[in-house]
Amino acid sequence: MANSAALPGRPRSRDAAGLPAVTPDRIIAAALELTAQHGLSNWTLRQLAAAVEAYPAVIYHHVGDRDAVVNAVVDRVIGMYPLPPAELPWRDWFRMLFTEQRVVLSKYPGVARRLSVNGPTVHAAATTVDRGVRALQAAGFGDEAPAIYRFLANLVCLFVSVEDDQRCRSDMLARNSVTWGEHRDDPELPGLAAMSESVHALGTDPDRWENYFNEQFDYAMERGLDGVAARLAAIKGT
Amino acid sequence: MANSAALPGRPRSRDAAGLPAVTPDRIIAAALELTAQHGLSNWTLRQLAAAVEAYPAVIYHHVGDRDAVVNAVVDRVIGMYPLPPAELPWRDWFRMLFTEQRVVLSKYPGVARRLSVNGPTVHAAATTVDRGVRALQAAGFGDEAPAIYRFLANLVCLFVSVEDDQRCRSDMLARNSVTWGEHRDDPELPGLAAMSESVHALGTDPDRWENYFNEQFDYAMERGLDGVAARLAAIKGT
DNA sequence: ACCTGAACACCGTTCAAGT
DNA sequence: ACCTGAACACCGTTCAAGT
Repeated sequence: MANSAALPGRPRSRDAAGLPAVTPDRIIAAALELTAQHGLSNWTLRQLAAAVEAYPAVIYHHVGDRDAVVNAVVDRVIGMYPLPPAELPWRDWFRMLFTEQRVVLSKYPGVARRLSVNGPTVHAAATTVDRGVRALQAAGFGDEAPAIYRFLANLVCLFVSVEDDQRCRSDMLARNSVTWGEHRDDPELPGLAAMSESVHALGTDPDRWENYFNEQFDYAMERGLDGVAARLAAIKGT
Repeated sequence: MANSAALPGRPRSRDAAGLPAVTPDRIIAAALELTAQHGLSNWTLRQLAAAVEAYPAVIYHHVGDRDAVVNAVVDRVIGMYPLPPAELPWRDWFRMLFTEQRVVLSKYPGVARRLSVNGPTVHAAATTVDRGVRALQAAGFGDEAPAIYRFLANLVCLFVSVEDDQRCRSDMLARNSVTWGEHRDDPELPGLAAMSESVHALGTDPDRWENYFNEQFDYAMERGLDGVAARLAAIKGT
């Protein structure tokens, strides 16, 4: 460019500085990366602006306020998990979907929480919802299929979101499990002592700790599916 | 007081202005009230200070930083729900506990979330945990009693916390349900259309909406208890 | 010991002005 | 249209100084 030599220290435009133009896509990609590293609610708009080497106002110009950026991130994450094959029995179909969802959501802490509160955008969730509800309809859930779907999807988002929070605040949890572990031999409160023993065993073994998340999730998922299966039997019975 | 007439506009000390002394108790009570009105994370330390007619620094002096105030609020809320009678069968005992918990937690939005992330203080939760674990032990859950207790308590906190969030953002939800309702007759995606129809019916009827929370909670609680009961049968079988 | 009043380093958001 | 640079009204937190 003709004016490339005009200013030594601070060029006044992006291309004068050799920087690529800022696009909505680049902004959202950067936000996704920040979310993967720090969690959805642990980065600031100013950090995001710095990540794309721009001013905060540029974010507003291309995407909108913080909420708009967050929504875009959530939509992009939702688009990441694959659809299980339609031939699967309903229970296997959902087990597979939820297992995949957990893997993806765990990479972007905070997205599960946002999903469980706001729900997904129609556009982003359409095909998954459609397939899921149809699987339930085909299984015989009838008019209850949408409600059942919401219950199951909710359960998954909830359990992933506590995982997020607990991983994020693992220091807090470690401190907490120490306090809990101090009551292991209280003869007055045998129930509390048992809890204390259990938490202590969990807190001192990192392997069991990691496995605890997996077990808790699988347990919740299977119990949820059990409950839904029981409901299906009741529907078919009447 | 002797110096009551010293300054007309701005008295320099609290008793000169006829104000009661600030105590930790009064601060936490005010924080509890703010939490009931706006939710645990929707009031600021400056608002709290204003509520007790003091400077922000006074909060620090008597209680500590925001986290300390929040912890105190959570502990106070935990102390509010009564213990079900010990004679009840385990399932009835927990059903009663959880129903009471939901009533109390719903009055203080945000506390359930905090609980599901950080867990309760040992001191605040000791007696409830003790009784609950003992009820499970008596029912025959053996060493698994603490884990089962955590699963059930977690489930309750999670479902109450989404209720909190969804009530808080009801405007957002209303907007959302409108968008969802727009796909009621999409021939390409019959599953999505069914979901759309279901959400639309829910969003346009406030009675069904309120009842949706109740149903969702009861459903989750009963399915959770079902799952735990099945686990008990398995333990007894081996 | 208790409170005042101002300051600090942040945050999301807005806006006139430049190119 | 895109970007700059500064400003606005907030936030939690800290601190010297007063009584």
